[in-house]
Amino acid sequence: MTTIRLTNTKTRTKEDFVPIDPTNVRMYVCGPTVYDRAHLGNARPVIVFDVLFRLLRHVYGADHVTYVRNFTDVDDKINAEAQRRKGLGDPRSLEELIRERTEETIRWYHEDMDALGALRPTEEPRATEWIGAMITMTQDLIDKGHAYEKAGHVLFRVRSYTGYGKLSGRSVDDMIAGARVEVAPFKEDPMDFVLWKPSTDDLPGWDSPWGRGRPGWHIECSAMSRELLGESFDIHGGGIDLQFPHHENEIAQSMCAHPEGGFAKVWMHNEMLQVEGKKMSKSLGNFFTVRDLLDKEIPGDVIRFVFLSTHYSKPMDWTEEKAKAARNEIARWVGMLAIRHDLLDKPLEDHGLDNEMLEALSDDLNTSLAISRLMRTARFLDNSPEFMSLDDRAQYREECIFIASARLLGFDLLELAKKERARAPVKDLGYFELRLVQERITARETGDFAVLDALKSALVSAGLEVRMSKDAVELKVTPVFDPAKLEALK
RNA sequence: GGCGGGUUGGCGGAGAGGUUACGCAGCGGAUUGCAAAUCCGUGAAGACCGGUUCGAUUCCGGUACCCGCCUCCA
Repeated sequence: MTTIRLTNTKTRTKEDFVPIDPTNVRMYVCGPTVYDRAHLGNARPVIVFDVLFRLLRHVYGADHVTYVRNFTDVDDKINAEAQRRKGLGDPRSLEELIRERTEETIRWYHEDMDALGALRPTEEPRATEWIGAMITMTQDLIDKGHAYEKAGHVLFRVRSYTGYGKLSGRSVDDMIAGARVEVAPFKEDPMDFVLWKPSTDDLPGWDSPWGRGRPGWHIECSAMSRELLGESFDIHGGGIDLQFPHHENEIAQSMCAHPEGGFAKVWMHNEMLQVEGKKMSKSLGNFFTVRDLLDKEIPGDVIRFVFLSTHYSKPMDWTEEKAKAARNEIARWVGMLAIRHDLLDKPLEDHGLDNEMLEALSDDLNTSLAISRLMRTARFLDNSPEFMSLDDRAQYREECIFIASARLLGFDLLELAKKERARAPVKDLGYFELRLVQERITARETGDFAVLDALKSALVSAGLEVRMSKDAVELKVTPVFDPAKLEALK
């Protein structure tokens, strides 16, 4: 069996991954706060952990991996948006407006992440569906002396957990020296954070032993992971920005509530996204969503390709340049497969995976190296002498391996190739190919190539690629193909 | 101020203590009426300063610069 190695933020080393239970490998990843469209940075953990999900499914079996990613639908920003709509004169109740806002945001999120080729997690719990579990956990922490109630708030007593700060490599004293923590009068210690806070009448709230209120952000993930994955599970993932304080707080809550559980064994953090060398932010004017890119006709596969070209542990720079290069490479893969009808018209046979690619992926998700293996294979498949010297059966085998390997990275090349083929009016292309052959014969006889060249450039301007070799003529559809222009040439 | 990440050839981006990354661009060649595409080949690197070593871009220390987190902005 393939051994997966992962860099564990908790130990700061690359470790062999050994599941607690190989028949149920469990992973939790912090999901989005659903107040607006996902921006490009949100896509990075989604893609990174999607690849890990696929890899785990490949190694342990599709039915033996549980992947939980939450939706945070209790949040000030959601409330603010709902109140804004209310302020604009919407007659519906705040609850209805909030519900509408979160529903539509979750729908968008699914659309956008689907477009990136990300599999849906096994479970996508919403915070509002697990308030009871959060209240129970909060009460448990109070009972065990790790939390206290003050002024309608319940706060976690950070000093009561000696392991606090280990994940992010900070000491409590250092953080206080930083002196940027909010010092609320009801806190015993400046580092203490909120587990439960009171709600005003015009905000969503739930009844609790401490009055009507709502959960703090951190307790949501602790409670939901406990409910769906148990007190100990294999992998906890998220962006490096969440390492502190969110993940630190999750650990404190879960370890104090269930000391025997151990919580997540492996912690993984993806580095941040940048845009043209800068952090993406509204103030810099380089802020955009996944949907913005999709609308600009940058397909999800291209976005995925760019993301996977950089190892998850490094900052990744999104540039137009990279998107262009990714588009070309994928077009090459798809174009190469689209003309192999025998391949597209029957179910793919299982001939395994490219071992070098699998090895790269298993080595701490080296997607960059994995992609370069695929590129090398694509070159091999694309008319290289060694490939052409194989018999049909052997060629087919190699193609199956390539497609299956790309699929492990989340590229469905078969589907893309079918779409590509569907775009091409096969009969028309055959007709023009024949005409090119005939014109060339004529031109060679007369020595006048003007008519031939005119036809060729007309086809190019219709968005076709003209490939003429000594003994063959081939037309290929490019992304700018325009059927109307082709029709006009008849 | 504290903590973390980065710095590789023209560009993007990996691995490995000594032996080709890979891709794009460039250059040369094959093919072609020309071109495109494809194929074959090829030059080019390791921020800086020390240390360890027979040997470091790869390990250790320091410096510089860039980025992020510490503020419920992923």
